[in-house]
Amino acid sequence: MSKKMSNSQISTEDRIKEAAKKVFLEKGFDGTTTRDIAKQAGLNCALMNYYFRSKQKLFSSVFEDMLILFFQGMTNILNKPISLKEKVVELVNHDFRTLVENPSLTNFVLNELHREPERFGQTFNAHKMVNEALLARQLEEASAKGEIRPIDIKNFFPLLMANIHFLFLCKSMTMETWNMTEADFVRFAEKHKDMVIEMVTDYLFLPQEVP
Amino acid sequence: MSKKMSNSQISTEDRIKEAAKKVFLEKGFDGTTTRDIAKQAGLNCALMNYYFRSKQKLFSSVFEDMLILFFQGMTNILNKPISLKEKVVELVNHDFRTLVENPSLTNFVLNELHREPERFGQTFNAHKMVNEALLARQLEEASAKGEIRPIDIKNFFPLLMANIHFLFLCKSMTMETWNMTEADFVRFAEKHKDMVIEMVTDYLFLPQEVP
DNA sequence: AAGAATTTTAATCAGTTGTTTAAATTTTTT
DNA sequence: AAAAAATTTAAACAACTGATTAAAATTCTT
Repeated sequence: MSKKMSNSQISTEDRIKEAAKKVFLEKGFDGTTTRDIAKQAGLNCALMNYYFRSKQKLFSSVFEDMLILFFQGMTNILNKPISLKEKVVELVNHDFRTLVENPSLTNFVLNELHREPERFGQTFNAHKMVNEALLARQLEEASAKGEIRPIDIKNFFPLLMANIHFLFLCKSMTMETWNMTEADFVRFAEKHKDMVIEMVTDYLFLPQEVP
Repeated sequence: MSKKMSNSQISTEDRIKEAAKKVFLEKGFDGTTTRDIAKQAGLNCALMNYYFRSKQKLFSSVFEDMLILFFQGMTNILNKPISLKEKVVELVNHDFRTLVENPSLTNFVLNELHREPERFGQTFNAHKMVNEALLARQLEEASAKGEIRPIDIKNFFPLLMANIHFLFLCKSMTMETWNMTEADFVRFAEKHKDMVIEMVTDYLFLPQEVP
């Protein structure tokens, strides 16, 4: 099981994983058959087990990647040495772009976590992606200085994520309801995103006194 | 196939549907087997087909109910002859209570709609639950009077629903992350709900001039 | 180029799935 | 109470699923 892949030639292992990612994201673990994946990858169904041993193992591999993608914004941006307001704006914009590129990411991750909640701790703790202590301190300091409303870090996360992620969870419903094309939806989502940024920052950041 | 049920005796059909609701909500259509449902209902697996003809038909029956439950708040409250602010507050509170009672409702409905987006139009249009014209006019009037920010009805719905529903979509993740009990989570969610009501109304409703 | 190691394939297996059948049981009608 | 209708059951079916096997094809090593 060694890598034979020469330059710029995509390996069979990667082809299988790409196919698996595509099918799993669309149909979920339970709705996906190993034959679906093999067909999508354009190869024999036994090859999947040759490289990944089982459907479970292949799924776990894909799921880990998707969980990291899901939390990439929090990881990279909330740990940055920038102001709170910058963090809020950057994170919402980052998640928006990620979800435009991967519209079913949220549904996939949250649904699979609903099926097997243990998976979260297993993968996430292993990467311990957000430095909670740092962010919690920043929230406390800003609140002490009267820059923001006092807010628990527990409430901070969903406040940032809910509005954007929910939009893409309802994507098909929204498009059907308002007869939107793909482009229509992205425009609508972008407008909504800007509205949300304004609403959240207006709420969170208090007007500063000018001495 | 007539109803034999006497007083206060739950019919077999209802027992099957209750069992199906429980299992489908937890595992989804793909993750559920007919034998799961039969076992949960405590009866033979062939009886399910005697009453509902197929897994699909039974699922459709459950799904319709859940879609109605999902949109009950919008249906009942947004059509009421009350002020916009009252509608916002009532709707968020209503959805919160519904989700405390049915924590996996959102995940179930959105995930099944993601699997088969056509289902939405089929069931929802048949009930045409929200009088869009009425609400749209109310939004326009309030905006013309300077009571609220100008807002498209398309943006109004997700603004009301996203924060509460997302909270329950992340329930297992949140509880695991912050080591919460069931009661802890409900307290947390309630606090978050109040915060969201404040944020949304603060954003939506403009301060009125006193003459 | 020959042999060894790796990769890919077709065929198959054992278990599960949704559904059906035919018989047994219960309820309703006469 | 007997006959008819409705309900419930155990058993089985055919299709599908994840996985394995053993052989074929390819690549690597010498």
